[in-house]
Amino acid sequence: MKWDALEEEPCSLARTVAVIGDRWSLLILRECFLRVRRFEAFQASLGITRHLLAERLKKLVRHGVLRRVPYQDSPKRYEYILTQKGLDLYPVIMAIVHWGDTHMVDERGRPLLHEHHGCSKMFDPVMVCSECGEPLKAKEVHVHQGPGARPSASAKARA
Amino acid sequence: MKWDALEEEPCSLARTVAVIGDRWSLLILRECFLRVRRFEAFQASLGITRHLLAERLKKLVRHGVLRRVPYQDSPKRYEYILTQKGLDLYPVIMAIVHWGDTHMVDERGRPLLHEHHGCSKMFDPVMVCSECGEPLKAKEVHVHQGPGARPSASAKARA
DNA sequence: TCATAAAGTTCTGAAAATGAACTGTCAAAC
DNA sequence: GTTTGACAGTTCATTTTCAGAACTTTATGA
Repeated sequence: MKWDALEEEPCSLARTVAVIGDRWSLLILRECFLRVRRFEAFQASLGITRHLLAERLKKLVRHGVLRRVPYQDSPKRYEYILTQKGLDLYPVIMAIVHWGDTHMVDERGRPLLHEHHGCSKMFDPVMVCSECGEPLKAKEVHVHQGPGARPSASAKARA
Repeated sequence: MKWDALEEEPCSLARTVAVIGDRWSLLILRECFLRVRRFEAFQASLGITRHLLAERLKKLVRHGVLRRVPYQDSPKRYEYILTQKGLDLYPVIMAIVHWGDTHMVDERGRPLLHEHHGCSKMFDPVMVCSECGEPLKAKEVHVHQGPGARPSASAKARA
């Protein structure tokens, strides 16, 4: 499969993965949410090669996840800021972090704790149903075809 | 950076990314949550090369995300089932799908809809604070060092 | 005039992914 | 009793991507 083809698939996971589904992109986004904005700062904190960093930043800008904003003239310099589309990735990042906190910590415990302004407590992120507010479990969810579905493989086989 | 080093980093995101942070792993997990279990079925629905599929399945088993379970003798055949650790990835998958539903759909709309058994409504997943139940926003969360934190780069520079 | 900084770009060798064919074990069909 | 086919992989040559290091450009300050 060519990876550009992922964007065309009738699957919201595949399309998202086309944008952020590689290791460096996710690590770059982590830094963005920790308020890193500049090329040198990304490079120093991640140890990514400058070549790949430049490429990934371009790609995230192209997809509207980051915006490239000048912060000085002469010489012209830019920093990278999360757009609303990028900020909307927060649940993805937090879900990943929470799984790591649950299943991947060593004996010393969590590297980071999260405090919620609203209630000023340390919290975990919980994924709930928008309609009833109950925590979601995989086994309690049914999947239906939506308007953007394409004929399934089995339907194709029948045709 | 060597990718094995990611597992050692004092960062729950990096450690999770070391396990599921590549495109094929995420797509394989999507299929798992859609109840695909067998080698040939993964291969047919994803179009992944058999070589990579074998490798990724091994890796997910090694990390305890999937279990390799025999479903017949003679010839011995195995299928791949989500462990509890794997089922716990559901919020990650749903967060990714929801971002795609929000930002990556074409004019025809969502490929899939999700129905919650509990309330039998079509829903969106929402990430809330475990303590107060409010939806989480990136700007309303403060990060603190936890017990598993390691000296920051700036602390290292001072030393 | 030289050193330093930021934000990249260029180049070469190493690692990983792709594509296609091949292997081994067994059951069922001919 | 030989052949066919299903399943779950493995092997190998080719292509693509990544890593590591050096280099470029624009400008400031010593």
